[in-house]
Amino acid sequence: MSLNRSLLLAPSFEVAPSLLGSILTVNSPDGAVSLRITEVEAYHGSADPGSHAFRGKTDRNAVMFGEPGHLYTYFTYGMHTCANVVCAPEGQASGCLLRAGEIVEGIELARFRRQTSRADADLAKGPARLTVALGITLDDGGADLAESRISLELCGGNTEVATGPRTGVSGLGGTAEFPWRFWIPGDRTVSPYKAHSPKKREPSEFNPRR
DNA sequence: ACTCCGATCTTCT
DNA sequence: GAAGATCGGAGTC
Repeated sequence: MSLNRSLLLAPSFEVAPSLLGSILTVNSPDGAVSLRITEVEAYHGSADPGSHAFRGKTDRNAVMFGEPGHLYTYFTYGMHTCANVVCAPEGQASGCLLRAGEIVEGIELARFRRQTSRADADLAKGPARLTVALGITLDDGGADLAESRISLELCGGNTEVATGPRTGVSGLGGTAEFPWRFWIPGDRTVSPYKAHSPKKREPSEFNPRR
């Protein structure tokens, strides 16, 4: 079964609920790992201050402007890779960040890749953990989910859905103005919500740290 | 359970 | 030059 791309033609914040419960499978020489998606965040268009595309098209975010059903990957914090499913018609920068899920196949391989996880529920709890558990790397950027080693099987949106502000996003983009975090309520693989916290503290006499 | 903090480097200003 | 769609360890409660 291959991906029906037309189901992704809407803006990411409309597609997001139907991604919950869907199955993402990544094949590799070591075996396949499948994930039941339990948490995503939508980023959409040039008016979204939380999006990498807010300031227009660049080399990094170009994939998000392209055909829906491809994978947008990016590297952040000096060590982490995150992945988005590209949504909306070509020309519109729209994507759903894969934030968390439950491993439903290949759990031994996922455990091997995520040595620091104590519980299975933590294997893909968080966007960077998810890519490690599945074996997704930066090189998978641009991959077509209809015909590559990575495939997406849409479930049809039968699950319960909760929404709220996006995790870790700075400024207006992280507020209730953009309630574009979507998760399956009560699922133990969903990551905890964190508001954005600035890296450096306010300079003060008692806090000489810059 | 929750808070603080260092690691590490690409990307854009 | 600084911030960042994060993680895990150490410390505290």
